[in-house]
Amino acid sequence: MKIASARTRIKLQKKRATVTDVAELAHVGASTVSRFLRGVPVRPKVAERVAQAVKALGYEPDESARALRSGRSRTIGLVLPKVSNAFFSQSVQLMEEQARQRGCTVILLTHGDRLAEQLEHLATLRRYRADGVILTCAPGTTTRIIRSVIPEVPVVAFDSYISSSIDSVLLDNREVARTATEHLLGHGYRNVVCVFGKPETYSFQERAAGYSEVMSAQSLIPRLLTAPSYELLGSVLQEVLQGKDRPEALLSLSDFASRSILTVYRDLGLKMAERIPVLGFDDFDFAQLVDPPLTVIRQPIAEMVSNSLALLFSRLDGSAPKKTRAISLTGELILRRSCGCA
Amino acid sequence: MKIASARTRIKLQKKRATVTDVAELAHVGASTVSRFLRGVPVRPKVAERVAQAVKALGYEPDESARALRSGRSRTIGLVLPKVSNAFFSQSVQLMEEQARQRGCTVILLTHGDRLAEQLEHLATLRRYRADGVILTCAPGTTTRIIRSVIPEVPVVAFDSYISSSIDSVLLDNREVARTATEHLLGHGYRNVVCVFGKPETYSFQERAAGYSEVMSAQSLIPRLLTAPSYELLGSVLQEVLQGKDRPEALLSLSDFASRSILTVYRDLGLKMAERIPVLGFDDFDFAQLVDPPLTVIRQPIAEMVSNSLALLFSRLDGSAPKKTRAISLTGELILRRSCGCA
DNA sequence: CTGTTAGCGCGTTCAA
DNA sequence: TTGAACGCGCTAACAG
Repeated sequence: MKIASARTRIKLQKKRATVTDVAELAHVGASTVSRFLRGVPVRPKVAERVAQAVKALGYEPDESARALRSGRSRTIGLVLPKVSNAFFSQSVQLMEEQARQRGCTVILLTHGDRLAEQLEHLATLRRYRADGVILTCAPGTTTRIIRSVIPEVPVVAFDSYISSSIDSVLLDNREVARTATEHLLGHGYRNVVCVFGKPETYSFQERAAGYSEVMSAQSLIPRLLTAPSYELLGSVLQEVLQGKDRPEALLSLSDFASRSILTVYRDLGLKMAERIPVLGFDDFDFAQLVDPPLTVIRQPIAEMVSNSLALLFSRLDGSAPKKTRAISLTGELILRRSCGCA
Repeated sequence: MKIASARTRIKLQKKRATVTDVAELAHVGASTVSRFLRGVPVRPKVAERVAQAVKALGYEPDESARALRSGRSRTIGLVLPKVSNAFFSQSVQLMEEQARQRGCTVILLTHGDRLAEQLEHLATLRRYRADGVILTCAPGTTTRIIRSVIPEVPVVAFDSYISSSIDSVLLDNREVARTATEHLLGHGYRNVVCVFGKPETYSFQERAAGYSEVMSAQSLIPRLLTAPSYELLGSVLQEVLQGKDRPEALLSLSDFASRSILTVYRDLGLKMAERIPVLGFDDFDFAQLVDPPLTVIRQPIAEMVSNSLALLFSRLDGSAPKKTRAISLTGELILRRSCGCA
């Protein structure tokens, strides 16, 4: 029975081949097969026999068994609020490609900025023995919360900041918001209003802070326009635009907010000339096709992603310095017409 | 040593708790813990003890071990060309949420329309023992190819069609393209050109076929404008728009193509009045904010996703009829100004 | 460089 | 209903 199993299985196609089957067919020990598959040197002759047996049986190693035995699942968790916007969908795409290049597959989990769901996800990743986690965290996240769920798994905060004891990669939000604000002020606008959704979001808070700093430094009063949802932001915006203290320019902190602004312009039937100048964050596909073409801060998404994974993997293979790192990358101001340029 | 292990582990935090630890602490057998966790009836008193022990130890079942033992990983694979466009990013988002609702996590893999990479991904999913696969396939995919890599895993083709022996869910591409074309002809345009990228893509072929049918039926000559890349499509388009046989209207088969068209309009400096009417596929975020607001076919993404998962899970729990199914859902024509309406 | 042994954590037999 | 024993497929630790 046992000796025949390898061949029997091929014919019956009942079960998947195992290392043992391969070992039998190649007349070697199971661990030799294992070694060969993991790239540990084996004698050339043996290697070839094993390779043939693998092909003959259509053998694929079982990652569950591997993970169980070795403790590493070759999997990383990607935990985000959502994927359906320009920034995150690009991030996800790049994360997946680069993780794969490093031999890991991605488990994707979205939490919609709900802390409880995020915790569920972290627990899920622990169950799946994820080797590491890239996390864009929900408001309210703390190191303690994370560590109580996944004590031993390396975590890198992406586009968010948790504490000095967790690695993070983000846009240099405050600084780039200062640049953006200064650019608007440079056009001569003084009544500049800062528009964004989700006031609890870390990145928005930082950007708003940068904006406020510059405004205050110029003895101008910062005005923050925020709402928790798309529709609400729209109606608040509409009021402000129709009110008496009409802004001279708008600083939009996300593609989301930019969309609200443009929607209001359209709903109000504003002609090009009547549209208040805008400078926005995120250089999404259609930023240059809307009216007027949007001047934006472009985030260095590819760099953010590769830095995040480099950081994470340096933890995984233990090559990292013990000190946690907070990498902040600078954005690029893409000048188009909406801010009043040319 | 053994008896003390449960408590020792809590203090040392060296290792994760296992069923055995929980069993010891609750003074029951390991299999009772296993049963409790999977919802198999247990005596109430015992249940409570186990529940407390689980909480006290911060126990989470190990999915690798579960998968190894039971053969089911509670994981599904999502294999797509990319995630960074409106259609796919929304699809991914919904897939993840709904898969999670059904107790599965999602392994995300992108192939960029490269057949070889797609095959790698299917092999990867087999290694991870994925319970099922949602696949938007690369050009050239056949049932045989798929089955040679993952013989025993249920596959549902999403937004693509492989053969009558693999379940699929798609837009009623041909029919909805007919509707779109007829709408344009209804405006009186006769020289209608169909624009799209990636001519090998199944959906585009179907849409183009629907377009061609309607054109031919009206004794009009179908004109297909295609290119493998964004830039190329743009330059081809530019030539055609400046040529002598200028189209009277454009049928764009994807958000991608729509973007090319609008970019060319902009690059050519065309005023609103000079812009050739367009009807496009995909109702992306900014479709109503560009100039002119885009008339589009909106795909029923949510329905497509829920149907795909329903189909897949019916295979998983064996409740499905043996016959494969091809579910085709109809799109919605969203009238805006770009087609010449109002 | 190789084969043998043991056990990762769980679910599934079987008896009781 | 419960517990003990076994083994899923693999790799780490040994001995050769």
